[in-house]
Amino acid sequence: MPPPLRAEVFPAHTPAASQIFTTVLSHGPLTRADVARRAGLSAAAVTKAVRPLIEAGYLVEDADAETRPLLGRPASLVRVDGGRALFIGVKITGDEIFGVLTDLCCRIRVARHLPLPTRAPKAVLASLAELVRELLTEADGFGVPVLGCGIAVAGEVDRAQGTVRYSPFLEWRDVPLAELAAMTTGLPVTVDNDVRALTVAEQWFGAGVGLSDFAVVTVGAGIGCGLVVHGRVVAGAHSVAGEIGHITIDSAGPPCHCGRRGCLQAYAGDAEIAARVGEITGTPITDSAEALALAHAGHPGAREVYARAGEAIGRGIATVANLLGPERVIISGEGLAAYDLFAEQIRDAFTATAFGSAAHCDLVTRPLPFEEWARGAAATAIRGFVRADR
Amino acid sequence: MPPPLRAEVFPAHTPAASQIFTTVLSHGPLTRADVARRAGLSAAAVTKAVRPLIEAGYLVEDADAETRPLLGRPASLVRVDGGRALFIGVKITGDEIFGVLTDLCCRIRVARHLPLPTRAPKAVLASLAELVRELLTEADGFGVPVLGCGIAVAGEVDRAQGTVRYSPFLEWRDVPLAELAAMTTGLPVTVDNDVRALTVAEQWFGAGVGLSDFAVVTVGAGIGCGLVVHGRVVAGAHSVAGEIGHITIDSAGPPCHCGRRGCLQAYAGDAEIAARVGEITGTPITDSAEALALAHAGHPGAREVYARAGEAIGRGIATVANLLGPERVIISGEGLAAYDLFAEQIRDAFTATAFGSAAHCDLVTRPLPFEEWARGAAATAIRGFVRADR
DNA sequence: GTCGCTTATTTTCCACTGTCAATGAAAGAA
DNA sequence: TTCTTTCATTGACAGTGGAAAATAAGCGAC
Repeated sequence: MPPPLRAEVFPAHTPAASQIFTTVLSHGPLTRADVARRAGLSAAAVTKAVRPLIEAGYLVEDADAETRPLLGRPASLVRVDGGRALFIGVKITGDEIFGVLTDLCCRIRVARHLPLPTRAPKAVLASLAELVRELLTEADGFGVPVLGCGIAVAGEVDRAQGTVRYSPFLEWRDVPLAELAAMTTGLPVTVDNDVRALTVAEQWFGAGVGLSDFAVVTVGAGIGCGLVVHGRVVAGAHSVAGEIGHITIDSAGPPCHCGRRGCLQAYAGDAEIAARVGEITGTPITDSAEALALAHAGHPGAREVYARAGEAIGRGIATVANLLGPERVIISGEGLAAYDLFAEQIRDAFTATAFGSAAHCDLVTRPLPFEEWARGAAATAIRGFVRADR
Repeated sequence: MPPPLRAEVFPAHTPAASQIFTTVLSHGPLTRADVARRAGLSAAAVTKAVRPLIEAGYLVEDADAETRPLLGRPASLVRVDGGRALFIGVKITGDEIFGVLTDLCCRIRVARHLPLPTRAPKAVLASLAELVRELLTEADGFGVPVLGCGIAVAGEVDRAQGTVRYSPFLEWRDVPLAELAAMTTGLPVTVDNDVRALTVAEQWFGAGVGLSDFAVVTVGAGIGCGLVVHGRVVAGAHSVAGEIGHITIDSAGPPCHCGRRGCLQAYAGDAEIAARVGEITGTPITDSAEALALAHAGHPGAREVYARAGEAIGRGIATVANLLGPERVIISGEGLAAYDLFAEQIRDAFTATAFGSAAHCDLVTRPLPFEEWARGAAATAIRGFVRADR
């Protein structure tokens, strides 16, 4: 069965038009002249590309807010009409699925989640269908179409094929998720790895805007890494890239579930931190919030565990910076709740371990509410729509 | 003073023409139809792009060697005429400079080297000028022009600017080498980092041909890494990338000159291996050849040192593979003389440390005679010529 | 108020690229 | 000999995006 046809086709049939739209999308309202400068095109090209996009409603002219240059004719601003279309983003974890409805600017309009009773693809598909149905119902209220659905899954995902090659949490192997989900939802579906999806969101809508080389490091249950090199998200030849959690920090360190010792994961994974804090304080600890509370309460042992975690993260980031020389590393993830506990160690370890100019790389942090993962999935759907031709 | 004008301009003014030429250059003699298929262009485009290149002598039709397809009209092969032009490649180390004269296919025709009395930029420039003069004299015998000179230097090099930002071996900072060398040699000059230059050579003429994502790891005095992602050599935002020598293997390991312990360099650098072998065998060892001889003679302690080095290298490679998911890693460098001593450990450690599909990455080794470094520099010069417009 | 200056945007060509479809070439097969 | 198949070439052509000129719209000087 062929995948559902897209309800609408994005009217940007040339690379230049795509680029112009993306420029406006990422850099907020801009004058046509600015767009031309940023995109390295002529003003004429911008005028021509913008017209059909305005006619189709994807771009609008901000009549009210004109910018007055110091001299010369006032310019009119062009911006993306976020309300023109909606997208759905879904993040599937081992026991829940999170969904968001976003607009074309990837702003979250509605967020929902459902528990996942079992992990069999069929059951997950059913939950996914239900979640999407709910979101589509919500979408009705906006009176604009939902143009795509992005799904983010941890593990090895082949974006081009739309298949989940291997997902440890779901215990899936070679599930053609895009095809299946397209059939059950009736929407065009993009499937991607969760960290890469987040990276796409940062690249178009976040702290990676305008950068051609940056990395996203997520700290939480696992330590993940998304990379953008030469302006493109790195997918790797075997749909695996950004595996950073098992960089060795200290081969005499704590054992890691991967079978070796002293991996970054063993220092900075949520569960590992909690376990370690439990060990050191002698308190039975069941979840990372408790560990965090103990550390925030000033327990020196607990604080030490977080400090060690920060050091490990800093070293991991330095490894990435040394290898790729990104302009910026965006640190994010649920683990950032503990940021005050290890910020200093991250920076110190990074500075100590980054070589030469790699140390000039800019470290920024971004809080990451959990729905952000689903928003990342929506960003991949938006990208899929805007670049449908490629 | 403006840099010297190029004696010739490469007659490929469109991206398609460049791409077609590079395809023929890398994939040897091809039929036009094959070129079209590989480059994803129409046959008509190939015919049109090839004509001026043949007229200018860069491509030739192999009249003798026709290929007979099973059916249909025999095809004529097109190949690059290596003898059409010459290039110079120079590698500058702390105490010597190596130069090669290559043809357009980057085959070495002449190799020369000179000692470097001092490291001051002025003195190095003088030696460089002399070496280039010698090579130009040799070039006269071929009756074709020398169209460019590539220079490779270890350290932080800004290729676009043509400046050496920082070279630890030369003790240089911010030397505008391309400009200076262009003035003294009268040739168009490209300057690049040595490992990146080697990576360019592999990409166009070696084991990286046709791959869009691969890595080159060099083992020798230092451990280096060149990366190709999305079909382009990674330069990093701060002209530094591929720093792999100080990945931590074991934080309780031997001290490294960088001030930390257990870096890859501390296990697998030439000098470090030699020192370690000396320590363990109680023999005073002054250079790595002696250490190698001891190990080859079967001294168990020495063999163990090499085994440890191999393990460290394998882990370093796995880190790269996990992070970037390359299709292939090319292991090269002078240190490969000891390959038989650590090949097994490299593979084993790689397999043990690579996650999931990253382990499918292909490991190949390439012997690296020292002049190969200079050949890499020549490859950057060839690239500079072929892509002069971009 | 008009003129001249500046910058933004649009319009009007226009060069150029690469594709399409038709044609010619050169085998081997029937 | 004719047909089939694949390679190569040609000429027409549809887009692309740029250059330059024209138009728009403020500001300040007069």
